[in-house]
Amino acid sequence: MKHFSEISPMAERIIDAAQGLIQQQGYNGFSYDDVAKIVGIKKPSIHHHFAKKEDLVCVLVQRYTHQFRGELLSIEGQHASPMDRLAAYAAVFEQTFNRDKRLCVCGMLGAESDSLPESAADEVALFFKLNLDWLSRMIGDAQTAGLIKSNCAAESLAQAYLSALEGAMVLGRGMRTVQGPADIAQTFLSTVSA
Amino acid sequence: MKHFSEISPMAERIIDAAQGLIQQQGYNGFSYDDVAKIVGIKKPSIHHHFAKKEDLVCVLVQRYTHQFRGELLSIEGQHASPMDRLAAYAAVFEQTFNRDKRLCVCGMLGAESDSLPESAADEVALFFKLNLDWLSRMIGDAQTAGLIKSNCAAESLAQAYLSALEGAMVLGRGMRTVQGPADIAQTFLSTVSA
DNA sequence: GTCTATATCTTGATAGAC
DNA sequence: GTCTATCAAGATATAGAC
Repeated sequence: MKHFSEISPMAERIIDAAQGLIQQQGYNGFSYDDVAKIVGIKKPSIHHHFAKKEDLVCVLVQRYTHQFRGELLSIEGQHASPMDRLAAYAAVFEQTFNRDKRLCVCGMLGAESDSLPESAADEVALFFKLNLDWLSRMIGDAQTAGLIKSNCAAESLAQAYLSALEGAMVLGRGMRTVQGPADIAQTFLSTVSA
Repeated sequence: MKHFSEISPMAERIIDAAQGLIQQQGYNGFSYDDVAKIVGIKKPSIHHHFAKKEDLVCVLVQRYTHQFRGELLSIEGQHASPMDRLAAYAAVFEQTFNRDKRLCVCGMLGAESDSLPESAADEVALFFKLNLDWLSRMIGDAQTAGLIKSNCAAESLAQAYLSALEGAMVLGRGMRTVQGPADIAQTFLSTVSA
């Protein structure tokens, strides 16, 4: 299977389309024909770029995780304070959600994990680990700086924070009018502040 | 469409099977044939009890919400302290999750909301509203009693709490080894404690 | 790289016998 | 209430022409 860094422009467009569909309908809710209609080529042409649905989703999640790595790096470059970084992190989710209430790709796929090809489920797990590690580091820094209370382990707070963000998107989607992830993040951060 | 309170034993078994399938695979991930194999009758017999998939899911969510209403009542009967009630609430999610990492029915369906029949999506929204209302009341009580900090609105904390619980199940499913909703709840409750 | 055509399977759903 | 038989539509996927 190809690596996402060496794929053609058309393959890129296919992943773009598939990603939007996954965020709105899930893995079991979209078909190659849906993708074909969006990018404007026929179904078998999609298969030429990604032989199996499993391949498409794997590369898609790899690219998504890679983009997230970039976001995290960008946040560290733009904000010095761990609290600002944690708020900026939530803003990434908010941006996704504000686009037609799209879910986090891995939030959706994580829920569907049991009906995912194993290779795809592995990629999803990697995404979560990457994010939890980064959040733990930021929260640890904040605790060291006395900005966040130290009565809970950084890892536990990281899990609670990411869970709340992913869950906020599910609630926001499932209800009509509800606050997005950014608002839930603000609530969370103000409760853990020292 | 029938009300869940007036359905036959076989219809009950069908809903049981469908609920497990939804919690593990989602709405788009299970078929009438899957249900048929579990309950031991043929696919058209399922249609006899629930003409359309939409009917089945609607009644299923109605029953689920009703059962939850019962849980809430039971919690209020068994615990006097709002903090104990909030912890007991999380235990309900933990119990669900501990059974093969099953998701909350409405957590899964909320994520899939866009590809749900509208009537089913409405029922899911009702479930969330019921839970947020109850949680807001409990958290409000806790704030009045001085057990929870009052720097955030009870409604905001309720949303954060429910989001964290739903998200914890998604993370727990998507990763291999992660804490369940009860652990995330403990973290949350200890951060908001006054 | 894209297409038409096709294979094969599964899906939700119906008709009608028992 | 349950069954067999069947349908039309949609799914993933492949073969082979252009």
